[in-house]
Amino acid sequence: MSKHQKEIAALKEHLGKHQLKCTRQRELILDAFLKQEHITAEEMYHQMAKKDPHLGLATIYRTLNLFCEAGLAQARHFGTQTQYDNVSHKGHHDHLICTDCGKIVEFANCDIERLQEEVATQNGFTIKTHRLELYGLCSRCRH
Amino acid sequence: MSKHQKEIAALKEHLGKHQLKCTRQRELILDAFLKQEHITAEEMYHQMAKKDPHLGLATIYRTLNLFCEAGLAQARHFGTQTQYDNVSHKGHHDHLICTDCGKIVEFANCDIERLQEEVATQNGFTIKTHRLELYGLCSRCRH
DNA sequence: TTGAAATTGATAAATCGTCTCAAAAAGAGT
DNA sequence: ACTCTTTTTGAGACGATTTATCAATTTCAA
Repeated sequence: MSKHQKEIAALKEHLGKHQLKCTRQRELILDAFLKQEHITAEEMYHQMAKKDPHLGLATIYRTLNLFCEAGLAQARHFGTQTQYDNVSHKGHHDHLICTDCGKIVEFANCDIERLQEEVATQNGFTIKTHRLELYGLCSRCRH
Repeated sequence: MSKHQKEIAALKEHLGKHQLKCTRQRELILDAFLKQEHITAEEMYHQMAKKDPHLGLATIYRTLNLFCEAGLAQARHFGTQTQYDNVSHKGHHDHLICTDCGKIVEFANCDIERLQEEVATQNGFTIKTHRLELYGLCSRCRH
């Protein structure tokens, strides 16, 4: 039995509620998606080519967008591409980025996350994910 | 006399350091940019059309990217487009984004900014700008 | 099994941003 | 101001990513 019962059930519920059908392609893509923390449509396309060489890129896009609507995925625009984040993966880190040498430091800060929740609540939002990037100079580049 | 002396000087310094030239177009675009909190290239293009109907879209993109390199602007991918944030408008570039309907709420939170500074200091960084985006569902889409 | 409705795959089209290149402008030296 | 070199511009071609189109196929409830 799969270890992703909850997500599979969530998708089936969404399908049922919207008169959508449970297709072989959707099951295949969901299966692959749940093993990732995040993935692009193109990456998914190449990955799926092994299991089903005829699965089209348009179907990948449609299905990943469906996952977003079902609350399983979260689209994030990153550079020129769109990343589809697996919402069930909670592990989260933020980034400090040196604009001079490109150095990247990861960090996590509970206080900031708590304040984020507070701001969201004040505005009637329920946060699913976030992105925080701090740009500046690292100690070495500050001269 | 302009009230954006500091930013104008910053750009001129960047131009000087990189053997770049101070053109009429760059001055026009900078003038318009500094009046905004954030703008897309397309928006800027239409706005500039009144002042100079022959100013090309490519020049807008090139110039906004130049502002990023000079530290005056900060590019942010937002939906399908790129927003260029005016860095001199501090404390106003955070966003709550509804992943369902696309609604965007801007907010500022001093406590979060203070904690960001703290994290940066702990890691030896000096922050110039930041990007914070909270993704989730707005009150209307949660139901 | 049947048939309406949804889905698919292939590809055309749209969107956004960058690249190309000849002509124009900037700016340093004279 | 004139000259010369370098940079910039404008216009459109181009490339990458994503969505729309549509005939053929699949799903699923009756």
